[in-house]
Amino acid sequence: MTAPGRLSWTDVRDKIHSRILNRTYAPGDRLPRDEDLSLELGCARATVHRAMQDLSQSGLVERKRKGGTHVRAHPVTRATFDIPITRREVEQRGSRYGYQLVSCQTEVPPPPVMARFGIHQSPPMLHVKAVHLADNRPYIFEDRWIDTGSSPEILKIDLTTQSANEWLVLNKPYSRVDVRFYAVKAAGDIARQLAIATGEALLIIERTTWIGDRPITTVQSATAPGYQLASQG
Amino acid sequence: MTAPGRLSWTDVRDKIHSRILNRTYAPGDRLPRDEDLSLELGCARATVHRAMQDLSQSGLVERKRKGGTHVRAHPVTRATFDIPITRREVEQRGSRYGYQLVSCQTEVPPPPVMARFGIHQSPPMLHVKAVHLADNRPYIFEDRWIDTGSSPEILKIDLTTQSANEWLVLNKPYSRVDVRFYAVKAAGDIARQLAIATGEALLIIERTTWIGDRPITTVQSATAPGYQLASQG
DNA sequence: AAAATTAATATGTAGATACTTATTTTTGTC
DNA sequence: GACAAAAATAAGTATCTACATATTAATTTT
Repeated sequence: MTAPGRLSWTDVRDKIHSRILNRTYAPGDRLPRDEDLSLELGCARATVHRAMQDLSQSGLVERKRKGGTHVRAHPVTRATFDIPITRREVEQRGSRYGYQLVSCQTEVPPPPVMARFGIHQSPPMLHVKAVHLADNRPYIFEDRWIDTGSSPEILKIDLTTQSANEWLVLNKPYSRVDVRFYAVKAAGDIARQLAIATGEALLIIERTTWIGDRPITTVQSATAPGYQLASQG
Repeated sequence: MTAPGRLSWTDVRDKIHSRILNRTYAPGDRLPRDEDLSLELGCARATVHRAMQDLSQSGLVERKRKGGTHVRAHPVTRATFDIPITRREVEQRGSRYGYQLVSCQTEVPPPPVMARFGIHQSPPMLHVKAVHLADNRPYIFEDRWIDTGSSPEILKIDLTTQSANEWLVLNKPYSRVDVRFYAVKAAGDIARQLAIATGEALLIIERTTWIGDRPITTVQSATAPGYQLASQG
């Protein structure tokens, strides 16, 4: 990895990490100052800093100016999830992708939808329902609201041929996103469009995006039965 | 943030980010070299590097040696989730935490459980079922397998008073974790222990941890109806 | 023409130095 | 003793320099 005898920041990170694992530094403990560690390990402070940055990012330690570095007293499991464009997700599974628009109309979003955006009133938004197919079988049913104020171009898109999911992801980068997961019993539109029995348990992926503090879109994606979402690396 | 006139790495990051937002750099595009950017913006290459590191981490760009930096052609929504100890989660909601052991026995894990660990055969493991309560109401039912090879100490713990969840998180740091989410219909143990009707849709959080490549524990946490998991920041 | 070697290149890393900033601790004053 | 000002501290940031490393591109060899 590096010149012999020289410690890389990953070496330092792993060293500190293993000290946390073996309780040399226990939960809640304060770690030595970066500089002392660099002296002890025989590397530059910048190297310790880089290592600490990584440990901090992964939730193992907490750092504060003057306060020093502490092992998290209440460890958390931190996991990262990548949610790709649905078309790509289907294709990467080796399936043929299909898409079908179910409905599309402009209406005032109901309070629960406004709540997702963190607003209490709203002009009408574009309400789009669509099904994504994998090998001709329903894969995800999405129920989406789009703020035509921040995305007026969407009104010119032919949503019968191009999915709002794809257009938005490619054309409307966001500055903030909220993702949440929960489970629901299939019913109504969801059961009908996914072609499954009422009462099936489904994983819902709910995503809301903003640009600055302006809403862009919020979507409830109902996944087909058996769908699993796995963390990255 | 920084001395006047001087660009901080967050400034640089935001600048590049906004250029991605406004399509100066479009999906798939190659960005200028770090050095050229540093020249253009009037800062050190290290500052651009730090900014790029962050953009890369958040999934906006991809960097490769010699290959340069590219805006991700297929954008993904990247979200981070923190899963705390259940007791702490309950207490932070302002509820009173309770815990009840349901069963605890040593047995050979069935193939699906071995599969979670990525192994094909296994000695007997400790199989623990328990309910976490919030204000005396079932909150999470966990069905857990613990490798007594890597955690022999667990056999001395009185699991009727202390939850395996808590003991493991505090005493058995892991080097790798796999987290996945899916939905199931409540049935059998899950319905009984959560005291809900069969057929309810529940979110399952499945977590498997290793130390090095040795299994530590795998757990299916069945959350009470209505449970939501939200992304961080 | 195909394969192997070599050169060029952009990011990655390590080290040193100097300064900044948030936060705590100490000190001094009322 | 309470409160405010000053000092001390530890991480954070910015810059420079030098070299490492992975990849692509160019060149030579077979």
